[in-house]
Amino acid sequence: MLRIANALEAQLRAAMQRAFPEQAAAVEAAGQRFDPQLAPASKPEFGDFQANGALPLAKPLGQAPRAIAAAIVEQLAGDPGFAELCLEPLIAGPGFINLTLRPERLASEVQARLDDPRLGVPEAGSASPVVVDFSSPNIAKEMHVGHLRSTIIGDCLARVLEFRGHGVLRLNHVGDWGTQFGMLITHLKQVAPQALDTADAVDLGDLVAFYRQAKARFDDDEAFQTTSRDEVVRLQSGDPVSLRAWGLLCDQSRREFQVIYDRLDIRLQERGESFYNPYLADVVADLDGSGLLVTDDGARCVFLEGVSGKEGKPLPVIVQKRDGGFNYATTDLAAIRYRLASPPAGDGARRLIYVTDAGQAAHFAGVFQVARRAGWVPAEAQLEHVPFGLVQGDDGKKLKTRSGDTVRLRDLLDEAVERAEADLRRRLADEDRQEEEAFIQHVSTTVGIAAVKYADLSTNRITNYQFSFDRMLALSGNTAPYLLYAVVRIAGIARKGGAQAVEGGSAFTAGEGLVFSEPQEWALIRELLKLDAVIAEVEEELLPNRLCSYLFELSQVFNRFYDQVPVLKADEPARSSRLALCRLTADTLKLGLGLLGIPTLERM
RNA sequence: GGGGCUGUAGCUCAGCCGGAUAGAGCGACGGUUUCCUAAACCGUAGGUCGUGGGUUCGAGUCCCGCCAGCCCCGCCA
Repeated sequence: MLRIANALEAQLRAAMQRAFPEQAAAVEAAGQRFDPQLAPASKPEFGDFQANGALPLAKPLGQAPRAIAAAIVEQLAGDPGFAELCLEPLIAGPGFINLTLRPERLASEVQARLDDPRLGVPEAGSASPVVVDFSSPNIAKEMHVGHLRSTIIGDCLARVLEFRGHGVLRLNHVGDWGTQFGMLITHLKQVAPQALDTADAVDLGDLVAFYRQAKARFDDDEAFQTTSRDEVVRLQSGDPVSLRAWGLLCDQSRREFQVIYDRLDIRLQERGESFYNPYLADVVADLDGSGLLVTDDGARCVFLEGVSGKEGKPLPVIVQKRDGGFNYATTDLAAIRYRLASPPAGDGARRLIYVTDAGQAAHFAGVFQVARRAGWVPAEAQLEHVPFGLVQGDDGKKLKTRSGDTVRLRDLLDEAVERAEADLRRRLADEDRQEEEAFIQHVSTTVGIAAVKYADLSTNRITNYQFSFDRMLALSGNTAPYLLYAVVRIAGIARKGGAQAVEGGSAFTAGEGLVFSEPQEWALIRELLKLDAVIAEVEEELLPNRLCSYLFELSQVFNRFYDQVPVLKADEPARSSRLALCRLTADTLKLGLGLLGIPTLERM
């Protein structure tokens, strides 16, 4: 309904200008325009939209706000375009103008969406790609809860942007470079040298253990620290032995990551920190050339403007360590430069989205500032850190296993699927239903993974997120199972609705004259038509929970409709019209859930 | 010490550019099944929006102070 909203806004503004020409001239002289303050109606009884623009005019015009509203409404009455869209406007409260769309307009909007694979969401062709940087686990470690949110949120944002027609580079900025590697290789040389020249000589679990040992040694053994740092320098300067060892470790981890990504149906292009190695020296040279670089205590850094640390001293971003090595800030700067640079020397992107935890906010603010001051960021480019909060357990503390370890992602997904399966089997037994084993596995997997994803996406990402299997797998409430069930109900109607195939939605005929009468039908229609605005909002604000809320509300409205209005037993033309609504609801839920990375089911 | 985020119903959370009587879900309590999957639906109860000021026609939302929790603050990422 974005198109209608835009039309209404223009009509309202024109009406305001006609009603108050002198004030309009003054406003325009100041380089501004009247703002009708058009918004969706805050309650259904107020209609479809409300315009609040009369209220702020009360003071400058010296008139009562309701009188101003009345004058605007009077002008609207003379606009045939408006009359075509809306019923008679109503003035309410202190001076709100409530607008209700003509039922036939709503019906024709529904009609238009029935044959539209994009369901009314416009395609924004964009010249330059958007980078979504997400997931980013570390080589030689297993993926754990810490990677959950970035992976799921990043994938969802990428899907939304792709659907909107943007070219999206889904980049996995894996930790495959840096001090940690020096540590690990040094340690392996001493305790398990075979791991450094033979593929899969040790399994990943062992590698993780070695990593832990290496980290422990690094933390309290100065000699080991020095050797490790030397090893990093060797690696970064291309020593063949180090490189081979590094390559083997990466391959092994990569295969392991892929298992998780396959389970989650997530597509990613790996471009780890090592990719930027050839560009690091240039970054430092470039910063030096633009006079931003300062050597402080042996380290080369850029001091930030407007950010002071201890004792009021400006905070530095260190780009080259005292030992000559580069660090993550250097890599991130190189990445920004590369992503913004024109092809073939770069990606030519104009929007960079970083999905990482909120703890890195200061780091990204610093790095973004340096990139801007270095002149690498074109005026129209957007650099966005998309932060998210911690995953917490029921106790409100960082999620851990009972023994206090970090929770591995594969274990977490396993448990979700196992619980979904146990639930399903219990229900089958209760209902005396018989199902194939393959059906049980498919439903359990789909529901379990969907529950994990949806629970994460449905809360505002900025706040910490309290992880709970019981809540996410609940069959009612704002959960994946509830939404999946709504789709299943519609699929049930389609199955019983006749011999028509379900594929392509052809079970329901689009029909010419849609006829609606029940309030539940109108409520469903109004909800269905909000999709385009919701997608636009997610694209702009990068908040997947807005899409979740919408899908949940749509499911609720549908369930009310389903409960209170017969579909298959209705007489024509209501039957076809209701079938059309069912089809559009199913398509909308499938599309929306698809954008969340969640596949739907026909039966469950 | 400096900076950031958070604080809304018993619990988990929404709340869009400042807009009408602050909304969901769960849990609690009460109801609904001859009918397309009841994994549903309907209803009731439940609030000093952390706190004190300020801005204005209007503040959960913006500004300032304070309190509480979490996170970050030079050579880890």
